[in-house]
Amino acid sequence: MNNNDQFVEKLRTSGLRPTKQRITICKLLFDRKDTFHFTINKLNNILKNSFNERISLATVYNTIHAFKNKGYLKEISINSDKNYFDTNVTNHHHFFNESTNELIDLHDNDVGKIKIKKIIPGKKIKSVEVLVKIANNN
Amino acid sequence: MNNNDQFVEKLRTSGLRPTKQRITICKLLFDRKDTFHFTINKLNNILKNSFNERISLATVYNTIHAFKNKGYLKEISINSDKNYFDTNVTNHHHFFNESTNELIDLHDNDVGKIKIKKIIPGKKIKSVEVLVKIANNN
DNA sequence: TTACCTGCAAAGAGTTTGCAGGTAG
DNA sequence: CTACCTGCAAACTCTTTGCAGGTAA
Repeated sequence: MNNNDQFVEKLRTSGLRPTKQRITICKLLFDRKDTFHFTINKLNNILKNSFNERISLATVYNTIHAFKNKGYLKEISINSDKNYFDTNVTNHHHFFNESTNELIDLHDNDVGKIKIKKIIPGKKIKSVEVLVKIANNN
Repeated sequence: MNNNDQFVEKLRTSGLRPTKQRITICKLLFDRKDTFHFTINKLNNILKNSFNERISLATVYNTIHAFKNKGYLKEISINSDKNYFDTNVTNHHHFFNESTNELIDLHDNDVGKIKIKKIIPGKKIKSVEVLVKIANNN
């Protein structure tokens, strides 16, 4: 299959063996147009429900961390009990919908330029990210 | 003591009994000029080391959550394994020093106005917060 | 054949809870 | 006296780890 080959290649070039489990997770995460936001728990549920193949939770954790270390995923912290991953690995901003616990990407042109006027001597800025919390009107 | 009376009053008016433990924690958190950023673990260590009185970890958790629910503390998520609390409960921005794992408040005039140009129908914006990650030059 | 990977179960870390005894009002 | 609070230990959740068997190259 064309797509599988793509993922086999992707894994191989980054030094990860293209196992069945990793290819399955690749397809789920990267074979889509839009960016995908997920928690490990959500991902594990999708894997359990949507595929015949069962992947152990330990392998899901291992794979997600391997992908994160290779730069295929970005980790996002919203609150203490929700640790999200994002298939969009660029620096970008987010809406967090407090009513549904869902993340939505904000693109650069959705947010005006952010000016940080304070400088800490001896430190440099690594990233500037905005989190906009939203909720239902009522 | 004048300060203690202040905290007794503060606790009482919010429906919390002014126990010895709560007053001790109040003094540690709120009897200072600058805002204070802490994790439960850090707070517990300070309590263990700096006071003769021992407060059980469960009580520290209970108290911090009670204070948060009463609006005396704000919770801030930086990454999966660091859950911070902040004595500055207003909406504001932060530096996070990745070299030392420390938070620094950014005041409104330290950050230019942030314009969110995207609207999600039926949702309203609850907060807009910027996290600026910094690290040592090298 | 060798190094790497998976899956299980156990271990860890951080947090919460049930309950008995203690304290504020 | 009553409701609330504390401290302990156990329980829980999420994540990581050790190890035996399996798979890729």
